[in-house]
Amino acid sequence: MDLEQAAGYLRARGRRMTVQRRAVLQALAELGCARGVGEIHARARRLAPRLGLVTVYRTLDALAAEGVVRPVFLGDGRTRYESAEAERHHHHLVCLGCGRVDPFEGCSLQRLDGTVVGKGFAVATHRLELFGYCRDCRERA
Amino acid sequence: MDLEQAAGYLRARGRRMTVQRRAVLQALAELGCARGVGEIHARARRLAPRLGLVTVYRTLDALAAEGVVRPVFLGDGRTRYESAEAERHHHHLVCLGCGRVDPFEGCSLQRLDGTVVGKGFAVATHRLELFGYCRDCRERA
DNA sequence: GGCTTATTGAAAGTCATTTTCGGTAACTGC
DNA sequence: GCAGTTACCGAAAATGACTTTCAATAAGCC
Repeated sequence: MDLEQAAGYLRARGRRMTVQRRAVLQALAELGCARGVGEIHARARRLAPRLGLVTVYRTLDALAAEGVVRPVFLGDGRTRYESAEAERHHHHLVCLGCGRVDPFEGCSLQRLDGTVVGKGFAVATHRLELFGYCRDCRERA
Repeated sequence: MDLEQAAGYLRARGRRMTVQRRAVLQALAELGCARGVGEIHARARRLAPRLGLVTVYRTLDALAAEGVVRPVFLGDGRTRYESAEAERHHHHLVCLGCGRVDPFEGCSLQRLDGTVVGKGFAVATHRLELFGYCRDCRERA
């Protein structure tokens, strides 16, 4: 999703496209998947040096509400975000050695979304993360 | 896993079985899957009224390290726990309407654990949660 | 029963995230 | 273009889950 498209999504709901939001979107596009708020803030500051951390939080929240970005939870108490982009449905490979996060696209669970499982539970979406060790960490051991 | 078994796990590592830990384990056994620390604390206090919240945190942490309990992360910034019990491998159905959490046992991803996927990533374990609406919430709508 | 030391409870401290509030700048209507 | 409305911004303070500190206590070992 490019900036103009994102701006359209926002304006359609009475929201505004500001230099700060542009900077955050640009940072997300450059950084790749599942990045922490601090990292996004640091990167976005290249484009908007006075950008405050609070604004990054608010911006990511607003963009997530519009479906422009997606939050990722890995269980360490920090929320990461990634562009909701044209990218395909994917999950994450989380290295327990170095903390690195890479996308993983072989998900066989999409077929569950939209179906009813168990005792009448209608699945809307799912979250899956794979934990293990990346090649580098294994070679290093 | 019963109390004696859990006590054995602890003693084998130089740890001790205290009334507080007994209370926490009992609370977990009574409560079912994926319960918050506050809820566990409240329940355990029935058996040990002076039990402090801090001790519950520490106890759950220690028991998780011994594999007696398992942490569950649902992305709301709170850690839940459940007994690691003889229970089978399962995941969770999280209702977006009422917040209720139920176990879900139809997981086809166990075959991934222990294999190598993508660019040399060795999968150790995985985490999966399904989000949607339970029967009650759907009937209510 | 006495000893060693893991464990406990209360208070204080972290850290990610949210709220508050006075000031600023996008969009709207002219 | 220009003014007005109000969404948005930044900084400081607040929140909430969780952790650390430290003196007192009690498991497990003899």
